[in-house]
Amino acid sequence: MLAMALSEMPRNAGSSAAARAHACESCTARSISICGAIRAEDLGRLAAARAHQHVAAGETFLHEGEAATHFFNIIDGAVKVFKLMPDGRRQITGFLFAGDLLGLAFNDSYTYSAEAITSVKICRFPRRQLERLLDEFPKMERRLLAIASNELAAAQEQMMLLGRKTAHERIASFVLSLARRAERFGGDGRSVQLPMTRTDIADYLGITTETASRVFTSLKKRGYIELEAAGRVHLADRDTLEELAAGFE
Amino acid sequence: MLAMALSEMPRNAGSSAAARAHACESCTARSISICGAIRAEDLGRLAAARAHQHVAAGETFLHEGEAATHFFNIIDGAVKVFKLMPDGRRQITGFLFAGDLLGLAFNDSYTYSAEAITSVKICRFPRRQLERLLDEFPKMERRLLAIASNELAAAQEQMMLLGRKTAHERIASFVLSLARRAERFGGDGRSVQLPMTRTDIADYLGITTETASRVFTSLKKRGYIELEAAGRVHLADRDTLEELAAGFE
DNA sequence: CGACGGTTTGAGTCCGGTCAATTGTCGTGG
DNA sequence: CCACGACAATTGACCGGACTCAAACCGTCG
Repeated sequence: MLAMALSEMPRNAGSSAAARAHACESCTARSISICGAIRAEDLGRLAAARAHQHVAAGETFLHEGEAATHFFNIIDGAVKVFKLMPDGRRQITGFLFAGDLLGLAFNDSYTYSAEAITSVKICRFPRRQLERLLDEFPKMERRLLAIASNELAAAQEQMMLLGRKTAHERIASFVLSLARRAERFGGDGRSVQLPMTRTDIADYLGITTETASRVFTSLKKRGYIELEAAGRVHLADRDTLEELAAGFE
Repeated sequence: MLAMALSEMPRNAGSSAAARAHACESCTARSISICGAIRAEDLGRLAAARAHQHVAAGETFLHEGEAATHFFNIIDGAVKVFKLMPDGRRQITGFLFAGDLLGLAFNDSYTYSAEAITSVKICRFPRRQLERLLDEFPKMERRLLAIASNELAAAQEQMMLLGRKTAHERIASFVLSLARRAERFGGDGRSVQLPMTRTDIADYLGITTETASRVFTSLKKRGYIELEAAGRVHLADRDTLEELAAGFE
């Protein structure tokens, strides 16, 4: 089961394909991530089958256990992917943003749920369509494999975080990973937008809301970050944050 | 970066390819996992490039950060894959056994290290060879994609464990996952072999050696498991273990 | 303005970590 | 065969970082 941040791709992987023009004009430029791997005129079949969809903030549009009939391309907004335990404990396994793929599974049913954080625009494709497409365009398959490979490396990094890092190191790692992502999309990396709540962040980092909040204040008091309005975080001392995140005590 | 337990594959995925005879006769039957995806006569090229290798227990044969020049097929023995922090904290991201693939990366360098737990027999291939092969045999690529997809689902399950489960739930989940694996290879699922140390188990589950040990004794006292000789664990009350692992309190 | 959801802060608790000592296991060699 | 050493596992006493429970605070929106 793949729920992947296409944007996590390094620049070198599949860049030639991504650089090519694409025909998915009604999706934003970011959907080049999926469309770039196949030729424009061949995209017709996929385009014909796709359906655009709006999801309101807070709505769960993909449920763990349900039949995996479609896969999605996030066009705009922020999404959280999570798993639940019977007593309500939640682990968020990833945040997805514009350009990311979701639900690309080779299982019969989804192994996680997905909920819109902000209002979200998504592009939905039937899974069967994708499989037929993969047969015809091996380039796309190679690209997906590279993406999955990168996702797996990111997952292992997250295991390191969840298994061994302190609360301070987790928050520092989290803020920095968002900063790096922003940089790849032209941001200056000096400040980050946090569209998700403290509870979401906590459930992603394996801590509680209270601890997340306390650590943010602690990092602010130490002068590493500044908490601006509307969920923006300014990285005042990025070098120290990097050291903290990496575990240099 | 892929380090994957091929044996984690569900029966349905790529079964037709796996069922076919293969030419990798000097690797054990389990290496069918990788060889099964391409035709026997076409395997010659890979076979010519491969090199068998013996690794002694305790030896680290793959180092995080080194150039990713090869990928490996574990033929026999047990391997741990891990990441280290500067101060020595360790997170084991997976245990690999006979038939599993390792080091299938699309990055320039490995993002983790691998150490032999027992004496290990591995089959080493140059990465370039693989990439050429993928071009010619899309079936193999599809198979790898399915494998990666499954690995990703397993990684998310592990995130749930590391982020939200109690020590008891972690140990129960761990023992059960090994039991399920043993069942897939013809075991009766009533008892499991643990080739790794308590410290390895702890570093895999995000706890300490002492806690791992305490929980094992606790589960024994409750009558859920029995600790036999030579690292064997008997699952005395599997149903309760399943409930514990899933988080029904 | 008041209601509501999210955030912050405080006080007290506890699970799992730390430190330390003991016991068990196994291979080696006298 | 047993003594020895090295390492793994267990057990105990204590500690502390993160959790729990609870209250106050804040921004937004009807």
